[in-house]
Amino acid sequence: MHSGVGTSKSRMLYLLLRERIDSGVWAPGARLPSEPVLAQEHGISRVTVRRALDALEEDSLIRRHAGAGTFVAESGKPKPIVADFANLLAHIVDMGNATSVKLLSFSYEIPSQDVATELGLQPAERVQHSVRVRLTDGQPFSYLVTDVPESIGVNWSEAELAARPLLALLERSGVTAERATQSVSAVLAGPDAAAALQVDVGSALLEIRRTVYDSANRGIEHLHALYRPDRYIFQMDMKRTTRDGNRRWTPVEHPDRGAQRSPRNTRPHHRLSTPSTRVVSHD
Amino acid sequence: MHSGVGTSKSRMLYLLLRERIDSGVWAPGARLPSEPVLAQEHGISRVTVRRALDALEEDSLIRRHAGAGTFVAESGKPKPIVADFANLLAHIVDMGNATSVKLLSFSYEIPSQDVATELGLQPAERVQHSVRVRLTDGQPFSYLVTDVPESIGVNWSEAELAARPLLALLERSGVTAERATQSVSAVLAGPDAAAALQVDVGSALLEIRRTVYDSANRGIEHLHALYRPDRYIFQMDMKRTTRDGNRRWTPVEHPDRGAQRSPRNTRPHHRLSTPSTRVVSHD
DNA sequence: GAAAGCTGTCTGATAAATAAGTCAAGAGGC
DNA sequence: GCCTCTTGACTTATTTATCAGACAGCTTTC
Repeated sequence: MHSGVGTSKSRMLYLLLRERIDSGVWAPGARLPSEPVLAQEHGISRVTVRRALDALEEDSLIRRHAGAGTFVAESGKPKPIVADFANLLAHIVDMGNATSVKLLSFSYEIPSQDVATELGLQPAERVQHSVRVRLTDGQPFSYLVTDVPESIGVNWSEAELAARPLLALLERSGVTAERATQSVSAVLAGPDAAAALQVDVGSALLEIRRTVYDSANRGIEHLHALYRPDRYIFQMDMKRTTRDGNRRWTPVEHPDRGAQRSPRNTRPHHRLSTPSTRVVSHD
Repeated sequence: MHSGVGTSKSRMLYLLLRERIDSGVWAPGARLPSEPVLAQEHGISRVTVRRALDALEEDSLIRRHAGAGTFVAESGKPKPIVADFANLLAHIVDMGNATSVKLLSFSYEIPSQDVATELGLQPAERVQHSVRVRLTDGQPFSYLVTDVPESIGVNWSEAELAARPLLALLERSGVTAERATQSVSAVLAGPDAAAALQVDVGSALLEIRRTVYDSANRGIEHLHALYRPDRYIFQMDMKRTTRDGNRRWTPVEHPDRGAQRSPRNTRPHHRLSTPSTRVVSHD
């Protein structure tokens, strides 16, 4: 699991420098090594270095001044939304930020074998398959692919799916979500997700796969979600507790629960007191 | 946030096809479109298509038979470890799998500004900075960068850090981890992490940033961890509960708690009954 | 003001990726 | 057997990435 038609040198340097910048190794305002130095350090030519820097500049991660040097941009980047993981079915802010949904695809079809197994469907049973993008202030941040058994999905229309959260539609249809299991991973953006999320193909995306079951333990929804990590971050707070004699960690909810904007870039750990916000349950 | 010195066409196709394979769109055993068809579909030449297929074949994701066609490999890939997110400080199996640690770096230095802020350090206060790789059966799956305030870190040696979990060393030193806050994201592998985890630069990695605080609310550890998503997956089970009048989701622990091997590839949702396993707390 | 170092912008040469096409050999349907 | 479609292995041309320089203009330092 490690080939993959190699990445170009300029892109590799771009990735390396970007990591150093937004991981805080190079603080905002700091000066980068000069182009000749970078070239020599990595054994590449200056033209290639400049290609990488061009890309960083286009991302407004750096600022270049002829004669002076290249510097890490002061902030520029908008802060990502922080969603509490404990509340899990991720909550979105509406702290003045309008979140909207765009429905990209809607159809009834035979699910992939994995989804069928996950939902516990009959061999030829079909699902309502939909692809949606969620945006905040017009900026896409999540790419949601959902599969719902046809028998349940028929209870709402295409338009309703675009307007209301899926969970609300489910409950309105008489089924009650009782438990869910989900896994978190990371994937590279494919062409469709990249286009929908307005990122490059090959960008890193946070991936969540979730299956929701009703009280009769039947699968009622399967979600495959991809999130832009620069706009959306999952967070959990844990407390050390003692149970059954041994100490362990248990998740706690935020004091100011629900989602919020992070104070610092990709490191939204310390909390700032926020007035209570209205949260809505989404996928 | 969407430039980045573009990815080559062959790599783009490689990523696209790989996504379709391990997302289950193309089931194992299924036949891929022929090389000429793929070339025309994506508007690229057949040579380029073959480059992508070469890479997939090297990953043993596909099998090619001259005259017959190209097929999705039956399984090949080892299953990833599944770690329960609710138990959070991730637990590792020892279901016959030996997990070991390799210490790559160990030093005392001035932390990055982000880490200093996170830990609440004095301006010039130093930290014990370490980089470790965790392996199971000799296969690396996590890349751990930890920072501990120097005053605490002096309580153990380099050798001890390589041998025992950091949390155990912390508690032995008299400090008690009381609460932690962590965020989950996704990043592209940089050169160092890529080398340590034996993946390509530019692969997708699951990223966790965690700060642990003691009972006096002082930061005692900062962790920056990168996980190979093909070998390690985080999982959470949720239950719908009613509290304060409204229904919400709360995390539950697994019936057979602790980590385990997943039955199916990257979709480890349905559980298989496992005999109780011994788990150790790690970073 | 002079010097040193930096970015910006060129040049010309080389290496790699890609395109377009040909031909051979295996597999499967008829 | 025969036809068709497939992968495998070539060739040649074009485009793109990369290299190794050179030079001008700007900024900072001394």
